[in-house]
Amino acid sequence: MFDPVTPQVSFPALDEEVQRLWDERQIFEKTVESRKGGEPFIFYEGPPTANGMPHAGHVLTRVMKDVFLRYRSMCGHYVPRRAGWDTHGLPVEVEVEKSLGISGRQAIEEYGVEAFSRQCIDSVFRYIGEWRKMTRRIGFWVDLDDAYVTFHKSYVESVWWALKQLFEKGLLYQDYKVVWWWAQGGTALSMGEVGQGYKDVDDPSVMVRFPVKGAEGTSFLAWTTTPWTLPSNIALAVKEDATYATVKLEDGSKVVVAEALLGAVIGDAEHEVVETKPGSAWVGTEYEPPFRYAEPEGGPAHRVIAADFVELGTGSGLVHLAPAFGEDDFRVCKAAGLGFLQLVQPDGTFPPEVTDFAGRFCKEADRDIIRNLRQRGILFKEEVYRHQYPFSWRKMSDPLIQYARTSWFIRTTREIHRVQENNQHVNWEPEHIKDGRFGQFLANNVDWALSRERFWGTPLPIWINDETGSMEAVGSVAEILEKNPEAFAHFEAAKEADPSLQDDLMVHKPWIDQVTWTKEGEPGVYRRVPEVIDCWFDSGCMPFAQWGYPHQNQEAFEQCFPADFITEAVDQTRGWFYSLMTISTLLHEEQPYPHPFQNCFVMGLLTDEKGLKYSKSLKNYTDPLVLMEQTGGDAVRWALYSNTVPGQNTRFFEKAVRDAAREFLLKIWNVHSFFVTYANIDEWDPKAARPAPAERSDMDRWILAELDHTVRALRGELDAFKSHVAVRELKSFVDSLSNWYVRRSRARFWAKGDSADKAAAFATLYEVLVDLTKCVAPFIPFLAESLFQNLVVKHEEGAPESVHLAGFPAPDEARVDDALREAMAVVRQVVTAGSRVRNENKLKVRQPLGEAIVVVAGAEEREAIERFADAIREELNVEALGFTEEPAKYVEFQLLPNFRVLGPKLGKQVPACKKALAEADGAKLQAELAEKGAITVELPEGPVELGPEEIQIRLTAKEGFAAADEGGHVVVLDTHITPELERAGMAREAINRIQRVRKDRDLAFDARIAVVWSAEGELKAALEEHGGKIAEETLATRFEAGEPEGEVEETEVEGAALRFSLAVV
RNA sequence: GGGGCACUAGCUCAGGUGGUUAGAGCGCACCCCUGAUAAGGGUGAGGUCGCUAGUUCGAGUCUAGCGUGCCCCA
Repeated sequence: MFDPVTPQVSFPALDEEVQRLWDERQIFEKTVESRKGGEPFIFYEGPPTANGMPHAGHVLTRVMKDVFLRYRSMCGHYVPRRAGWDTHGLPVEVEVEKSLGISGRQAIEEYGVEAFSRQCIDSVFRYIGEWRKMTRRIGFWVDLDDAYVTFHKSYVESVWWALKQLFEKGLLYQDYKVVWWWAQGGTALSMGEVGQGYKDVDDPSVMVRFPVKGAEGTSFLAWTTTPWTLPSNIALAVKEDATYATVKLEDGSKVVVAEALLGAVIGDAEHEVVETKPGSAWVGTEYEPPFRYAEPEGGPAHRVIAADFVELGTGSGLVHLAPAFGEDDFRVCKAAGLGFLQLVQPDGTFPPEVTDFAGRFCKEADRDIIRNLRQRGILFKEEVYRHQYPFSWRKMSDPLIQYARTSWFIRTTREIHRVQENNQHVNWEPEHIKDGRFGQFLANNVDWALSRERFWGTPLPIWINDETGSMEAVGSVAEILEKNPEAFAHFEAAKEADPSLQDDLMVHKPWIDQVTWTKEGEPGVYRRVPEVIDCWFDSGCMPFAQWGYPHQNQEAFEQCFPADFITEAVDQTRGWFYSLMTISTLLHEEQPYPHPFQNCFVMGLLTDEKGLKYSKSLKNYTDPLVLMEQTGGDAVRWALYSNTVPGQNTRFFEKAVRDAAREFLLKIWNVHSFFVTYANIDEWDPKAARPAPAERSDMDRWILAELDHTVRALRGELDAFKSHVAVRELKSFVDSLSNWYVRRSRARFWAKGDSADKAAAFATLYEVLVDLTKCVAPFIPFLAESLFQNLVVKHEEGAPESVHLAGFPAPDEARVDDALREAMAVVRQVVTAGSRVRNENKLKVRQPLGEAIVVVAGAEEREAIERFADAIREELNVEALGFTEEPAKYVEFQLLPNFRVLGPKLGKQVPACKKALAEADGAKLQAELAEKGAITVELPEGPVELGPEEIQIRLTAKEGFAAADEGGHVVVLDTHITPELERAGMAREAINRIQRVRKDRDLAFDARIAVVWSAEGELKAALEEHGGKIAEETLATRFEAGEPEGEVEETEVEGAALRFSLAVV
């Protein structure tokens, strides 16, 4: 016996039950352990940060990982799965700052860096409970208990090792980088933070005379909106291909300005254009800067260069450049090999050497600087303009400034060609990522700005001798101890005082900053640089750092490198995908490409109903846990699989989850429920001998052939990481099973006795359900488990104790029957056409008709259709199924070229051929083709002989018949209703009325009844004639004419009164 | 400003390598079934495949330009 199954299933409750089973029997662990001998399938988990609540996007990444891992596991692969947590970075610090109500470097230092670091550790696990719950609830099997954590000492040491490699290869260097700087807070802000702080302000816009050297009385008119950067001027930029005019003004002085802006700059004032020349002609010209408080370092200065960003919309066409205070400025000045001058201190004030404005906050000095320029007569024009300018989101009165800071860089540009080569070997899904988004990103590579002037991150392991300036990089704590055994004495002491101080913190700020050493025979002390590193570098080190490699677990690393498979959303192209591949390429030079991952499945982003990205602040998503509680984990999973396409954004909302349950889960459940109901009634035993497939009916062999086809397709798609196509195969199969096989086979299951046909039906449906269960297990693991327990585990000794320990179904040659599949497809088309004829002619299915005539184009089709004549007759409720000898009576034959075949053969003659076929007598040609196997058509360039493969015949129903066509077949219905048919129809109506009462009275579906009825005329005749049939259909042991007694049902059939009584016997 | 991706039915989305009647689900309308039944099924209406050129015997599919949206980067 199978456990009884109610059609009213609660999927959330089912999930719970299955989860309990998995826990009790440690199924996940067993799915990994039991395949240890198998070929490994290596997966890397991209570590999330658990400092926020997970949303549906996170659920998507988890279920996508899961489906491929479960699938590979069922295919016999050894699939270890280690979780990971990303724990460093600015977002973590910002969260902590918010919760502490502090902000800025100074505030953190006052709060205490150690305490701050501890807060960060708490913060990154604040929502770990929710993450674990979500992970478990959605059925993502991953080892959370053995997760790697990026702040752990062993992890940090691995990252150090990597950095040391890069340092020794000469790939780590220091340079300036212009950042958005919050001077009062003493920190750089990320783009995300800068974006939060824009507001409209009025700023000065000035034009200043820069006297041209060697041309007395001539000045460049340069434009700037940041007068405070003028003391740090290095160059003026012109647009190379623009025309510049030298203009003589009323006072006799001459100025150089872009010709296109002449009107805007000079206005109506009297002037005379002395000469014009292109910007390129001015390049290299030297000038006198407005201020000369200090001399630039590192190169020449005060000359004209060309720059691509100079525009002729506003200003003068000459732009003042101060590389210390502008990213573009820095880039072009560096490219031109010019020097550098930074006359603003990190706190935003002018240094002492800027004597006129020393100590003043730079932006506030703008007005005084302008006054100074005016007094000296070099201010040409002053305006005020309103624009958006960023302020600190923490303190909206503090304006940010662009400010060059020294940073550490990885010279990725030197090795990027190798990364590009590596990329070419990766299998991306979707493929366009390779040369599109990712490839383009690599092509535009700039050196990786690695360092961050922050607190909570992997410390940059570079120590500099404070006297000699020599540098050393270290790759582990042990290396440090070799240099100075006492290096961590301060940490040990602190730990003694406070045992809660975890060892992981010894490699973090503030402790690591106290680590120093000296070297024999060398003056000075080695002190660490203050920076920590970009947390993307951390996660990119994960292939080896998760093992603490190379300091430990060398074997584990080697076995798990490279990964066969990773998957994250498209936003990781510039994040994790880049850091993984770049670091791996730089470090593992000997590795064959691709590494460290071979297949990368890139998901699109999930958006809300309006197409907007999920965001915490908009709250535009339902908590995924709520969805799962409502409809179940499998419904959420299936909704995600069936609605998302690799690389493509998807609007995702609650409705998709409900639809998933209804469209797919419930269909499977209903088939299961149907099977169990009748198997139990019949006491059908899965252990009993089953008929060989050859002895089963066509219907049985058809669904087995469909199953096999589905299995093959599924394997192919899943092997190629095409989950969205695999989903289609499954949907289509489940539809075939539920809407055709089961529907057409129902009567076989409730047939009396022990017929061979019934045995075949049970055997087939059972086998199909068992294999289907395995096929869907990677997608909807809970439901699959529940079915598998009931269908298999309960009955089969030695069966795997979980569907997830079973093997994924393999192709089965014995089940293959493509001819049968094609035949059934035609049969279903015939039924569709016939149904349409009934619908169009308002012939309800209850009214039997005499005959359906099928018109087919070939003999094979006729054979295919005849094979399932019974099914078609039942579906269409006709007494006979016929084929006409005079097709031309009912249909038009339209002959068309088979374009795919004839296109290459005929080329330009295709349209002529089409025309010739269309104009010819289709019926005649068709007959000729059937008879001779070929026809000849006359084309302008001569006659052409066409074989059957080169022609497609299209049948359409002629007007005036009850007929319809579908897929090239035409079905004609004989609509003449004889008195006999009318009576048969009445009998069907009577059955309908009685069944309705059975249902109204809620009778058990196998209850036997006695019916006494009363009617007159044709109806009476019909009931008498078909009494036996009616009794059979309604499970009536008595069906008699007479006077109804007791509760009398009064109804009508085709206008005639029908009264009957119904009693359970 | 640069790059990427998309634009197909009222809605959400599929549509290798070009092949002439463009599909599904939901929704809607009509109908059926009543022994999977607070389920199930059938049929239908609904589409200038964003726009404009081009390549081709043939373009939703290839090319170019344009428009709109989203993402990433400046």
